[in-house]
Amino acid sequence: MNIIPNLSVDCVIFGVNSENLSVLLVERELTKDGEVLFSDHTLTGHHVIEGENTEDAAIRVLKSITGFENIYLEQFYTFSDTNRLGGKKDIIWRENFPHKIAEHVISVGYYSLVDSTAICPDEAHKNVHWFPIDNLPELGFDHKEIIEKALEQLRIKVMHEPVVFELLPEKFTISQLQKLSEAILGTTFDRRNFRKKVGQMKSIIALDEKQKGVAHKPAQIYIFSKDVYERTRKEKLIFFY
Amino acid sequence: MNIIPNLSVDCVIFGVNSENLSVLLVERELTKDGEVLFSDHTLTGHHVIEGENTEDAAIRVLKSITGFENIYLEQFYTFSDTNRLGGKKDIIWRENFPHKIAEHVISVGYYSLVDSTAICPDEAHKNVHWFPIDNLPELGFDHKEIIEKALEQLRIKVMHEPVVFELLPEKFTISQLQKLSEAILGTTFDRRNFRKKVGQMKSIIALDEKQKGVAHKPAQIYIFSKDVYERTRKEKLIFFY
DNA sequence: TTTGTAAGTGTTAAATGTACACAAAGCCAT
DNA sequence: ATGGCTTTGTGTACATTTAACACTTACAAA
Repeated sequence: MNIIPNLSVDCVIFGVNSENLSVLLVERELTKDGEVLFSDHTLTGHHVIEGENTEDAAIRVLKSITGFENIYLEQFYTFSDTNRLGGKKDIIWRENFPHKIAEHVISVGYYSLVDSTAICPDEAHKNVHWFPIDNLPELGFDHKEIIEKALEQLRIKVMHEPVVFELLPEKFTISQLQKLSEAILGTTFDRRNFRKKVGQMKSIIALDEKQKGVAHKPAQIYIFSKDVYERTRKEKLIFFY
Repeated sequence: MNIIPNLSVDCVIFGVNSENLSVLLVERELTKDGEVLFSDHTLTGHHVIEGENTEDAAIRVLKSITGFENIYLEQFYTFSDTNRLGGKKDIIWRENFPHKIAEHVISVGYYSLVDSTAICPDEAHKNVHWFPIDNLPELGFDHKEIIEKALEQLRIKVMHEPVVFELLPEKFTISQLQKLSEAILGTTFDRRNFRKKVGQMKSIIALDEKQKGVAHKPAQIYIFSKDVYERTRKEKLIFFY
């Protein structure tokens, strides 16, 4: 169970709810003689272990933070600058925590999508918190760059592949689908036009079922059929303009 | 100048001309006592050198094969399966050429685009040849998978970023633009509609100049202005439907 | 019964996509 | 110089898609 000294993964864990898109970050603090030398935030990451591929490493990291194992995960870029751990702060950090890591560590970036309401980073991880994507704190290492790249790739992916459904419950309403899409893409859609387009997608199927116990007109329930989606030769996700 | 034993780059060198899209591959042959044990083809790749990032490694590989240094280059995926060098043939290969490489090598994939008519892989590299993308020979290691991923990513990229112009001469005709696009994307476009759309793009500018010495009506010359393209907040590449 | 809240529904005008055919300009061969 | 060959350049009509927009309905809670 030795780590590979020059190879790590960094996970950009995107949390989505019906209002916004956020990222899970770890607070990193360096104290000396009780005094806080500095603090900032970093992504969750870890070195790859011998005999493990990078995807398994990412799954391992995700599980250790969230407790879940079946999280939507996508590799998006590999960061290999020779001085990517070389910020002023980071040098101090590395001097205090030398571990067994190499000078030049390359990191394979993965992003994942989770329902941010389903994950309460508390118990084991007191210093782990959600930060809205448009209001990030100061970030360590090259993690700002990594998050930006991840977001860019996530949005491209979401527009072309049915990844929103990874995040929705099996049975959902069109409003849920719309709000989630809006949160991820950072846009808004016209409600009526959105529904019209969803109605044209064969892979989004209305059930004979309605919402219950809501204080307004109950919404129709839908499911997404991956089967139909694939049989239709991956129909265009027309509800994104 | 030591290599990093567990880290390599593989370059998918796409060659384009006005007719087709092809890939540059190296023939790999294992002989024993004058007898050919097997032969197949692989991508061009190399281990990363200490003090070098993966992009520099890819540039180095490209230069060693093509002689050029300023080639359009894009990282697209990192391959890290623990048994990615583990095909039957590859095990035999590794037994015969153990070098100093690790058991588990991860490889960062880059693709590049070159004018296949400008590069004649002959002199130094007798066993390097172009293969049309839809008629590839048998491939070693996991290089089939790598090429497929590269092609997928290339096509997505080409549709959204002005990479075709990396390949065109500074002054080009609309036909050239169209044929190149068609070759890369593997589709065809209606000639008139294509021209109509190009005409709408502010970043594609007609010069006061015509083709000369051609055995037909000479075509108007155009240039692509990256400046205008960026000032227009990256106008949509509307000539791809 | 009233109030608040989100769901559900259609039309129109503008823009864009798609399909399609003939004349013009130059070179070459005769 | 003429005719043949090749590629350029051009416009219209129809179909489809986008974009903007407001009122009624169903339910729960007060």
